[in-house]
Amino acid sequence: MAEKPKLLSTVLGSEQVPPHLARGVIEERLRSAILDGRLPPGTAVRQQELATLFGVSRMPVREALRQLEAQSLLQVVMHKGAVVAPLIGEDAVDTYALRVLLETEALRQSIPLLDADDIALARAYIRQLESETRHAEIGRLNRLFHMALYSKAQNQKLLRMIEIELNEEERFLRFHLSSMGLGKLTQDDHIALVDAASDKLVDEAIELLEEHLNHAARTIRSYLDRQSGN
Amino acid sequence: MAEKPKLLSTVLGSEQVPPHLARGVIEERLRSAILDGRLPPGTAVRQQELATLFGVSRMPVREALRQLEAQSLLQVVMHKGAVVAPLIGEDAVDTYALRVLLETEALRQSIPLLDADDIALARAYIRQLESETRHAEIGRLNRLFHMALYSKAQNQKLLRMIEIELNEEERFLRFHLSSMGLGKLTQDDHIALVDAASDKLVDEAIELLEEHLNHAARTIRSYLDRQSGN
DNA sequence: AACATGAAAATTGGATCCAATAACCCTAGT
DNA sequence: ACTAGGGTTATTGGATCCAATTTTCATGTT
Repeated sequence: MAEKPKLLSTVLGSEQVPPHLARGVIEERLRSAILDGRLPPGTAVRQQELATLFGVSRMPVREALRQLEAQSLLQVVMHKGAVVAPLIGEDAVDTYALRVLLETEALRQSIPLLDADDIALARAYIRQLESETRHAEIGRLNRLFHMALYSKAQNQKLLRMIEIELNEEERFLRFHLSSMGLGKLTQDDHIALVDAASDKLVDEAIELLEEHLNHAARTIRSYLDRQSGN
Repeated sequence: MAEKPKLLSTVLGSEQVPPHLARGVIEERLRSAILDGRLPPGTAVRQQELATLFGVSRMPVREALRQLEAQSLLQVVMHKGAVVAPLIGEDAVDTYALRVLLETEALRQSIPLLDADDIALARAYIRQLESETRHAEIGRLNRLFHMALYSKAQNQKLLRMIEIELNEEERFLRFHLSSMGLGKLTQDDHIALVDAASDKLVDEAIELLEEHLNHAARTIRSYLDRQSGN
């Protein structure tokens, strides 16, 4: 497959930033570029390249890379460089099992407190998903839809954890949506889910969500098996 | 209250480490010192102090501090320094609610797979807890006991998450055990728990664990309320 | 005596320089 | 022609130096 080695300046801006803000800015730019897929897994990130791009020394770049490594978005190897971390792989099954646990609980807490605005917002995301074809946007809308349903959960720590996992999934979908059949399929699940939430049918909604996530897990699983099998 | 500003060299070793290992060593030393409480929350950590202590420049120290900040063990403020992060506080309720969710699931997965050795190990920890008076050791044994019961859970990601939370609790107990009555209390819970696990009574064990954690949450909660109230 | 103002010291962050190491290429030998 | 070896180059990590900012302390004024 022909991987075109696109320049970093095309995927990140190239504005000159004041030095004392450099670390934060660079970190944020890189993070979002990695999360939304503009920097695919495996991409090598050079310190000097980023430094000249933002018009600073390598120092703030180093720090930013270390921060991202700590969040396991990058893997830094001595004298070799930083590469964008691989996507969900071996632990896909664990990840989705965990998500079922976390997200059903969030749903349980949230549904009774959801108001008409929340439901309307969720339905709006579904509507946008209907006509959306860009993968990055589909991933984003999917995340926003789910978070809209969980948004009223009381446990903030739980919500933060869920958001991390949804970001992971978004990143994964960004790359593999096309190659794995999935597409319209989930829309029915989404509609049923928001309907149940709207009617405050907690148990039914939980059951739907569980089914929805297990289905996704199975799809990804068989997709990954098929890939490594070939 | 009289806080004696003990020297860093007393809580960390003072061996000279080869420069190319400095970052990792320093990070590890600091992490364990923070986790097991030798560095109490609020302690200010100076870059130069660590640097001279280990006989290296400030560079590897900086990086180590950043790593620890990313794990939220430190809070670094511009031109002011790094202070050891505060313990469980506002989010204690969220934390324990989350732990109930995570740990009951781990227990559900683990119990059917526990063998005689696992049970024996758990009982050994209980026995050591009987005669132990040092808080740090009590916290450690408590963590090891719980992990022993969860150890056979299939979901590795779940286990990693639980271990993080248990480390947090260990750190908290290290400081507040004495001032909050708690002590022998949990031993009965522990014994009942391991008995249920030994008899493969999953639902009963889960119920016991839930009660155990909720009790701990209530204790900590009232302790914190009492503290801030005064 | 108390407070405000200012200067000095302490401390962190960035820039530049040097060392160590790994990747790469080119050449020579089979 | 292909492989092995060595040397050059690229790249990261640490050390040192400088800039920016905050804190602290002292001094003067009210």
